[in-house]
Amino acid sequence: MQISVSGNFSLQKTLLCGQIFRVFEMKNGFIVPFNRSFLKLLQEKDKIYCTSYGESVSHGEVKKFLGINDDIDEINGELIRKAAKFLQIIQYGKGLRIMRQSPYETTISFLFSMRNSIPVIKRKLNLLSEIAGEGIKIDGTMYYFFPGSETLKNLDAQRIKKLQLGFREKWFVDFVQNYDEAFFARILGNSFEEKEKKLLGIKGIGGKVAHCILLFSMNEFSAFPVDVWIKRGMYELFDVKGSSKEVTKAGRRMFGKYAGYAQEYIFYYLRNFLSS
DNA sequence: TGACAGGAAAATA
DNA sequence: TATTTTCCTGTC
Repeated sequence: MQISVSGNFSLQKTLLCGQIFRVFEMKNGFIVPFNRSFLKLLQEKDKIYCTSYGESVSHGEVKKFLGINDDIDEINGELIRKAAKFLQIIQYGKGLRIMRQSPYETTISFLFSMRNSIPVIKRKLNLLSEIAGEGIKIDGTMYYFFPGSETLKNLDAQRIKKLQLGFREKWFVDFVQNYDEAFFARILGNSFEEKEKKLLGIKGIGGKVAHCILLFSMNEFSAFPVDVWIKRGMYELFDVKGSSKEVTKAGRRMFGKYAGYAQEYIFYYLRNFLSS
């Protein structure tokens, strides 16, 4: 399958800007899980070459998954109108898009993420997929689908222990026992505040993680997750300081309906050009 | 080898 | 209500 994109889409930035954990970097291109399939993706200029393995995936689904349909000129224009500084910030992150991931998987991913580094989170998510999920062989290597709620509900304690989640384990167990994909499908149509409230009701999920889930998997582009990097960025770039909650509020107020994109641009800018 | 990492909950004040 | 402490593991 071949997808045409504008000159201002970057597969690399989209997949590596920190929003998705389970990305396998290959010599040329990437392998990324999507539902019950894996996508092998490669970008050459304004073309994305996509091969799917497992259940068939449509052209439209891939575009939606990668955020290719987003009107990026409108988004960038809006951010620059809100704060002229984005003219500069966007230059660095130019081409990244917010993906549309599965809320169920995203929630578990960010439950694992707290006080953990990206390599560790990746390893634990891959291990979970491996011990619980089914896999498929691509070019001689096994890749495992992320397990669904039916599988995770029945995961025995011994296997869960193998994940070595530490203090996160009780929250993971509580989550898989009490929530499933249908829960997210039910609240998808709710207001931002309603969804945020429902997510905060899940044990182990606070403001930062709730906003990550809203932004990366629930079509809420005004979500504004604040971690230590964003806190630093908001202070250095916009002179905003305060608690995470306060910075989230300030970011949403300052950047409006695309605050989530603003957050990703700031994050990308910081991680790549101000890291010291 | 001890501090600390892309948080949240419980305890304390 | 605001601040501090604790939580398990991996990494350097």
